[in-house]
Amino acid sequence: MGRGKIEIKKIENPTNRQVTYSKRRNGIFKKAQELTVLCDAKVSLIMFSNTNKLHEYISPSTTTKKIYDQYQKALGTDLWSAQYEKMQEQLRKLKDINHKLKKEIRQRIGEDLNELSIDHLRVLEQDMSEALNGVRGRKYHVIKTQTDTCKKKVRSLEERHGNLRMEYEARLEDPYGLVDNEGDYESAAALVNGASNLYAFRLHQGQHHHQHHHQHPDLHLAGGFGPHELRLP
Amino acid sequence: MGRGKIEIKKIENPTNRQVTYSKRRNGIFKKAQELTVLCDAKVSLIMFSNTNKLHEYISPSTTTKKIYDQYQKALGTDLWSAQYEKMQEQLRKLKDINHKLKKEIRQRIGEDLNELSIDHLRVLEQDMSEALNGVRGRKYHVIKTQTDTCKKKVRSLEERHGNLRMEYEARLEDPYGLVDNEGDYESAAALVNGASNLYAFRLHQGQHHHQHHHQHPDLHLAGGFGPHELRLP
DNA sequence: AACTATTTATAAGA
DNA sequence: TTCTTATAAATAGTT
Repeated sequence: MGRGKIEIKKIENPTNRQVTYSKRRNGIFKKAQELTVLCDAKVSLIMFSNTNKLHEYISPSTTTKKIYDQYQKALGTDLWSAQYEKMQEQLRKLKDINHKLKKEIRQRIGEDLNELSIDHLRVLEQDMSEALNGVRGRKYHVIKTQTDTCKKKVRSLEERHGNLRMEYEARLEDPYGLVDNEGDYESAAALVNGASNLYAFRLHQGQHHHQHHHQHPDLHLAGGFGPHELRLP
Repeated sequence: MGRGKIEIKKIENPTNRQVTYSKRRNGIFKKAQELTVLCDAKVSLIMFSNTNKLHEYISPSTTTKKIYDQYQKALGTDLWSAQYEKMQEQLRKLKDINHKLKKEIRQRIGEDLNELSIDHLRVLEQDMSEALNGVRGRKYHVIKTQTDTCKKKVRSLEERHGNLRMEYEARLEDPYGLVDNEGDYESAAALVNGASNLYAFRLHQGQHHHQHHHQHPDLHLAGGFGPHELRLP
């Protein structure tokens, strides 16, 4: 079919060969496509040119993998397809379970109830009622725990505050203390800031250069703690 | 290329389709073979007919397996492992979803609550509480529907009984009726059973063969019914 | 890539 | 299916 008849043998001229390959490739692809449509067939056509360039036609209704699977099945099954079947089955089961679980949840959130019989509804109501009590119980427990923790912290804060106050008042009556309004104000402010201590207060009062924050040993003996230990988390 | 031009669309006549498939299959195989020879190419041509019959052409210099290996290498993807990975991933996701669904259900039946924060517990409680109301609502609805149905049945039964009784009493005054106490009981029982009719009553009264348990007519007139009719299904 | 003379494929009929 | 044949389609060689 051309200007002249050609013998079917390898075209030695590479350019000619390449051109012919290109033309005939298109021709055969067209034929494959027409066959697919006309005859409702599935065609997989893979070719490599002599330069190992890949060209492929696959019928739109399928995939190369499917064709190959079907090909193997037609010739006799293999390990892969066995594995494949197994996984397919597994997937199917999981999807099924999934569906059932979702349905149960839907019923537990009050949907999809219409298909339930009165007996099922009774069981479900009873079940949910008990579960709700459980949730409430747990909630109260969590609240109680948090409240107790909070109370403990408050108590310890109060205790420390009392101790500090007592100690401070004791110091005010100390004969060695330099008691005046200014000093009084200083120390009180320091206490409130939590940045000062009585030891430092005595040593450095009037100088006011406190680089290090630390507590007086007496305060430790009295069971006090640093400000950060009082902070609620 | 034939006696007439044809449109490229599925041939509906199965015989024609089969014939065309056969012819064109040979044509395309010939083209594949020519391409193989002329251009020194490697061709794999696999097709399945409409009826899933397999036909294959493979260039003599290679095998189908080699072509597929080369195909996979050319695309940089292994058809099997790609598919395998995809399915594995799908399985993993499904299992994960399953796990989460199960967990949600466990929480909704009051288990596994320990890890929930107070906020989550609040939401869950609220949610379950509303859902429980939904279930209760549905339950009451079902009960109401059943009760209504039951009431309707009772009413129609009463009506029917009333009619029968009136008819019966009319018959008692019938000059042709054989009226006595025993007959009275007999006929009422027959009416309740619904198995008798007045004609039969007149013919058979005096014969006492009651196999079935039934209630006295007066109870029916008073609005009573058999115990099984009171039971909710 | 386009053209076209010619070969080849094939649709319809037997 | 296979053969026949008129005709459509493909393509070899050319531009």
